[in-house]
Amino acid sequence: MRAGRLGERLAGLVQPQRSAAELAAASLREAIMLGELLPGERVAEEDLLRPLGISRNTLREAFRLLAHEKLLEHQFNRGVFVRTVDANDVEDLFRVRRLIEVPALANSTTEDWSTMTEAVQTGLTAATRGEWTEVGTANIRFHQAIVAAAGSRRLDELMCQLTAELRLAFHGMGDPRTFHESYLHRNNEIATLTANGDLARATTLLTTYLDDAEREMTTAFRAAGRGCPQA
Amino acid sequence: MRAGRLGERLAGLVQPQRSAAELAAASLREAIMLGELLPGERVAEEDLLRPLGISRNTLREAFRLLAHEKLLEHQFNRGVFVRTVDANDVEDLFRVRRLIEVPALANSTTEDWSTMTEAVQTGLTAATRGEWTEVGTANIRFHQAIVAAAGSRRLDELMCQLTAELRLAFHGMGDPRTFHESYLHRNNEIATLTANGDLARATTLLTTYLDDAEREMTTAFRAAGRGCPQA
DNA sequence: TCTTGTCGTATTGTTGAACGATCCCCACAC
DNA sequence: GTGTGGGGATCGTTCAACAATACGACAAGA
Repeated sequence: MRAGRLGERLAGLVQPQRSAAELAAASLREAIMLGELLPGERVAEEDLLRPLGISRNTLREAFRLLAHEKLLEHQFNRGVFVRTVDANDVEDLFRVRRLIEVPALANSTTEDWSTMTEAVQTGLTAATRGEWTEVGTANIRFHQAIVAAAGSRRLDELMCQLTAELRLAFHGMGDPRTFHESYLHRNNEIATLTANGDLARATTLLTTYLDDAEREMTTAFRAAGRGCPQA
Repeated sequence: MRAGRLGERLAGLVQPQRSAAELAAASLREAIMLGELLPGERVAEEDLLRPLGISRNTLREAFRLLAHEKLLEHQFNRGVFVRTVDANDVEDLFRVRRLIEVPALANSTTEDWSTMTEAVQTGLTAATRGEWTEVGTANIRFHQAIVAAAGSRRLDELMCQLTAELRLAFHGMGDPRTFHESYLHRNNEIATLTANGDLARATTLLTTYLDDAEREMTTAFRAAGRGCPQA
């Protein structure tokens, strides 16, 4: 019995052994997120075998992992490409966000909003230092905290994937400052309202936030001629 | 331009070329859904190379595909196992369903409820013939139609995965008749209410439906001693 | 009896090379 | 300009091999 309790206590500590493919996928994920690999760019197998130091099969495995995360796009017999997010995707992403985040916040039973308020604070301090990518990640963490209030593992996973796509979409936007800056204080408002238990006003604010953010992104995309593939 | 329009017209018809791994995954998916591979059962690579007639790498690729669908569970250096769904999973699944289906139905803008009513009808006729697995799939299609009302590709994908897990959970239930039969007329009620535009009553009915179904499943699981792994 | 250490075996993880299949590009004929 | 091959590059798949790991059995010690 003692071993059982010990194992239970350590269950959260042990990190599962990661395969070579997962490690390679982590490298590629980083490269995509940092913009070293641009959307639409072709990612040839041959070019990555050396830099990553893995075999072709393992690399293909890594490709598959990232394709599942919608960071890469796999075309049969043609290879993999960095995913391009168009205006339609942005529209769909925000449609899902509205449908997930708002009810998650409205029906939340949690009392612990520490991660949410922390995300807001790191965002604010990062803004004063002008670290706008940091502001972006803080913003994402804020919204992940909202979804986390639902207390569902699967929903957290979904949100994780959505935010990865959103990050990809950010690359299509212009100046990150003008984009992120305007939402900083709105996040703060939402966070304080939720912490005070005023979920009704918090959810309405969240809704308008999502509407505005979507409008800004889709107009920016359409202006940049990235409306939709066959338009 | 002509090619573009033609491609657009045929876009729905052409089925993308499927790799050997995807075909193998389809076979395995079928076997899991039909219960030929039982939850928790180990699925050794060696045992499937011959029957599927593919190489080891391709088989491992198929494993990964199914692992991503949460039908298989991959344990490093130990192999893959048919996924076991416990009471905690059921709880989480229904938590997500509540948060997705109810708002999807409440905020639906669709006027076309044909797929939903069709699903209900096929369920009813299948019940008269005693084809209970068919009733189960019709039930699933009904709820997928609810989510489809949100009009989001990503949400449809999520729902598809959730239902796959639910199907897996059904294996843990006893008599499919007593389980599915009671929900047939409730689906019908919800469908008629939505078709008549009374979304308010439809959503309340859907909520109680989900509550009851969850209670029934979790109690059945706990009674069968499949509460949760380390309890 | 229970725990711990050791070892052999089976299975998985990863590699590298090979071959057929498919796509893309380009020269060529009409 | 349009259609038709061909060649090269890349991908899909297979195969064989070796390394790394887990599992079961068995023995030694408390």
